[in-house]
Amino acid sequence: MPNAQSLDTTREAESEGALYTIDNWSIDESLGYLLSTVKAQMTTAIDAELAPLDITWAQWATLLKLASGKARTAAELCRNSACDTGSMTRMVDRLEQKGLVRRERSNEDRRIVFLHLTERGEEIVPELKPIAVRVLNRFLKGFTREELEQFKSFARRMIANSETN
Amino acid sequence: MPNAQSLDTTREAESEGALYTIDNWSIDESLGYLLSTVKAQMTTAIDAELAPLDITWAQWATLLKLASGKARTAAELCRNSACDTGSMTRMVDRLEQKGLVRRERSNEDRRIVFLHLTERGEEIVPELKPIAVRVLNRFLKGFTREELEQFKSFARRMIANSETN
DNA sequence: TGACAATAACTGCCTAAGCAGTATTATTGA
DNA sequence: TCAATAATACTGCTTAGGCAGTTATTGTCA
Repeated sequence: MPNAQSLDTTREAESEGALYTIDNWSIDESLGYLLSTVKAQMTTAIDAELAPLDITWAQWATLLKLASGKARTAAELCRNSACDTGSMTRMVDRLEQKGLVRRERSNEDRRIVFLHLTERGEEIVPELKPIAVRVLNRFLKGFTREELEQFKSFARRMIANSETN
Repeated sequence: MPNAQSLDTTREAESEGALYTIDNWSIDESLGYLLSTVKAQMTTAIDAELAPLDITWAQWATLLKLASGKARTAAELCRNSACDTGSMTRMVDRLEQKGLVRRERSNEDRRIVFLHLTERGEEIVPELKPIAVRVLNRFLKGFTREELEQFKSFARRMIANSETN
């Protein structure tokens, strides 16, 4: 396995030149570090805007996915965002405790627990999208539409590379 | 404050058009979601490569920063990566417990605790860089140098936007 | 000098994510 | 049919980060 990777790196270096080498890589200037920083800053910014609603950015994302109808159970939420099911159980616990979500065991398949927004949940969902839009636009000040599209395409290519390995 | 933000968004919309609006934004396709996914995948990939060394990606990043000499104390590590000092105290606890780092109270300024790599720490540091390089190159397969530079420049612009707000 | 502010490290409390393992239920295949 | 497999939700354990507050030490300035 380490051999296969070394060979691959070598081949890459021979064919078109590896982008990063041991000599030119430094943690402060690496793409991983930059993306990590951006993500942390966006999280903090969204958390700050969510403070009046008393929810966190992770809860915000979960509520939005439930509200969009793209996920109706914990397992679907996990497949949707490639997260751990154990984490999701506890995330639902917190949302349930805050009175935003309620669990409902399925009758057709007793393994499944459907998740529904409560009245209070439905109430705050409309406030969530504008927060995302406001924060994103602030972070993207000065970007053109073409730049944004290219940025997203870069990210999608990295995600695709990850999945083929 | 919400007024200022609304006005700003409006101004942006008038001048060149806000990139995201409530209508065209969806969590699955938003830049925040994509970057979050990329970051999570890189973390997981680095963690997998670090398993034989019995350290995590966060510990890996901390050790690299200490080894580079860019940070010599917990406070410097925090300024370097904009993290919480409380978290860093516990990170150093774990590294100390693993025998990779040792604390040394300064004599000139008794508030300061210098961090030093132990022998074992120095031993594994040379193995850390190749892991970063290997993982990054795998994620960047198919990228040209120009694309990588543009990607990094996009990230830096977002970070700069965050800091001016 | 002496009160006040700033800095460094730390603690307690919380959210969050990952990994491993378990119980229940449903599906599949010999 | 029934044993093996898969899927769902869950629990315990760990790392990690953020926020608020504390203590000890140093720097500042009236």
